[in-house]
Amino acid sequence: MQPFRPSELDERVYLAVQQIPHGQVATYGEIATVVGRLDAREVGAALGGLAEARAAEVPWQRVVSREGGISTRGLRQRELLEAEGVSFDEQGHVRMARHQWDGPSPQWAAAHGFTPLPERGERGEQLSLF
DNA sequence: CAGATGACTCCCA
DNA sequence: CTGGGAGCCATCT
Repeated sequence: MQPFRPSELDERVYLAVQQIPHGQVATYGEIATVVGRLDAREVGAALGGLAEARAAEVPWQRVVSREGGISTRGLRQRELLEAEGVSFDEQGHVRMARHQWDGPSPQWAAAHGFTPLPERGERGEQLSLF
């Protein structure tokens, strides 16, 4: 095996992930779009190679699959998320309607050369959904 | 350069 | 909901 050297692109992924607010989650696809020039799978690979030490500064647990699915390797991702207030449904998926991130602020994105997320229709967050 | 791979996503049955 | 298959893009063999 090899030590895994984070590439420039991986570093960009980590930077984007660090923008996800506490208590919210983003999908692999969202991160890929924000960073640009890579797809969801590469985001997964970047996080997969995250070293223990590094994991402390990069909130990898806030990145989930499009359906809100988590952990593929018995990592205690759910535990970490619940600790910051993220709720799950009966199926073990994150309640995306409540916690999905809206992407970086346009100012931050512009300042760092990232791409803000396209309009995601009004997710009014009326928390009313039963 | 070709082939395999993966913490993904989308579509159809 | 489950399962299979194609598409995707950077890396590694």
